[in-house]
Amino acid sequence: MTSFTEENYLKIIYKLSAETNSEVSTNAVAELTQTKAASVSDMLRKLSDKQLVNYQKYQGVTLTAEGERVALSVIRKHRLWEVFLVAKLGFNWDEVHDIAEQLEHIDSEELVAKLDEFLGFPKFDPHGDPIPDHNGRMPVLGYQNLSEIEVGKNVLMVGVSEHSSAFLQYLDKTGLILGAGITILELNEFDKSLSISISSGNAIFISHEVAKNILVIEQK
Amino acid sequence: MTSFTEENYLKIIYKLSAETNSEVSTNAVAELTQTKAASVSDMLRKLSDKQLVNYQKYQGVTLTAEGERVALSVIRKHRLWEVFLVAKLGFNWDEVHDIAEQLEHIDSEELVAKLDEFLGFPKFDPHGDPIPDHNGRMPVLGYQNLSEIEVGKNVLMVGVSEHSSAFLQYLDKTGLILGAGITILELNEFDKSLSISISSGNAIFISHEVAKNILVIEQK
DNA sequence: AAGAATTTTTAGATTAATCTAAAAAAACAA
DNA sequence: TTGTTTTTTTAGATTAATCTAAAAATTCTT
Repeated sequence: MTSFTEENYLKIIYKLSAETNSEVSTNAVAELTQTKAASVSDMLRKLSDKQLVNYQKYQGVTLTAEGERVALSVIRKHRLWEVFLVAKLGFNWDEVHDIAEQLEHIDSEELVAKLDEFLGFPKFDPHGDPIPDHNGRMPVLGYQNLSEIEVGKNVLMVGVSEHSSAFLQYLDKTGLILGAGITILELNEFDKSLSISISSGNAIFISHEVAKNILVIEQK
Repeated sequence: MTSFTEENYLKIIYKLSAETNSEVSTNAVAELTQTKAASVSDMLRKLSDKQLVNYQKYQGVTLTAEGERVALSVIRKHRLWEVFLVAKLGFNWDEVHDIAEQLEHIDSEELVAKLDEFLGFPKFDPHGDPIPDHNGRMPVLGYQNLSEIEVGKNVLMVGVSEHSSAFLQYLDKTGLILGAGITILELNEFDKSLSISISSGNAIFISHEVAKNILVIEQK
């Protein structure tokens, strides 16, 4: 059995691993779990004893196959519940993260299967993140950050990589919603900020920080 | 803030209080929480410090107004989630208890309000139990146990007071479902078992133990 | 490659929830 | 009403998850 707390560690190690494609540091985990490095060291030893992570002192941590299975199950539940909250209960996409953080730990395979069916087997959550299937398979998608796109290109906004309420509300306000077409008008060299036009009409100005957290695919 | 564990104690004290209309004993709580009396003593002192229960050593325990508010909120959530599981996800009534035990601790007032609306503001859960309103008001219903009804009377089955899967599956098998009309045909004096006929057609024989856990209202 | 800085681990506490065993209080019974 | 039984509480441990402070290992810098 994995506890609520253990599941959170596994989920965070999964996400950090996916970003860096290598071992995850104790400090990186401490930052995301909102705990101290000392607490993380203790937990890593424990998860290692349970064969959920590969861990050698001072060498960072990776998930074992079983650890990854648990992490993907938690992520699948989180994203399915987010779809439920937005599509069925009418929440906005900036309101669902904290509730899904709780719901992701509900333990019932039957429930997940029936929820998935009820939602029509969705492939993406309200932030554009792919939902792992029931075998824990996560589709690999060729998303790029808006910050990496060249001037003049047309792209389609398909996701965000930051889920804070503040960021999502900012996007709503500026008209940057999933499905929007974006054209890069101009790049300011000194701070990498961008002028862009959005398919809905307006041309706006966004910082590099914002552009880094918008996921897009190129339009031919 | 009340923990998962504290909420479970409050819920159980509420249920025992409602049954007996008086102070609840340490042992009674220990039985339902599946813990030892010593653990209950510790927790009662703690809940008392938090002003959630009235507790004097050796004198039993009752809920304070605030304790009752928390208990009713947990019960409201439990019953709303049960409606969701049966009405929306297609679970049978004997499968939802354990899942609802987990979902009842999800903490979000917005979520409860939106779920309630999504479900069409239901007044009863799938077992016929009334759902407290958002102010924590629980309707008082004139339910009787089937075991208290006189021979010859016609009644309507409106609830059950035992939610175990085994009991509910037995009811399904015998055709005893909510909304069924029941007529008492005969009472066996020595073991209080009953012969009844069910509106759906068949006449069956049930034990006193079963009759005690079926809630009915008299039909004029 | 040696010293400084950073990161990570260990040692030793703390808090919440639980337990067993023993003591204390209350209830029952003759 | 006094002794016995039952119930409840206290005392002292245990486990999970966390912390601070200090020690150890690694990495950076010149």
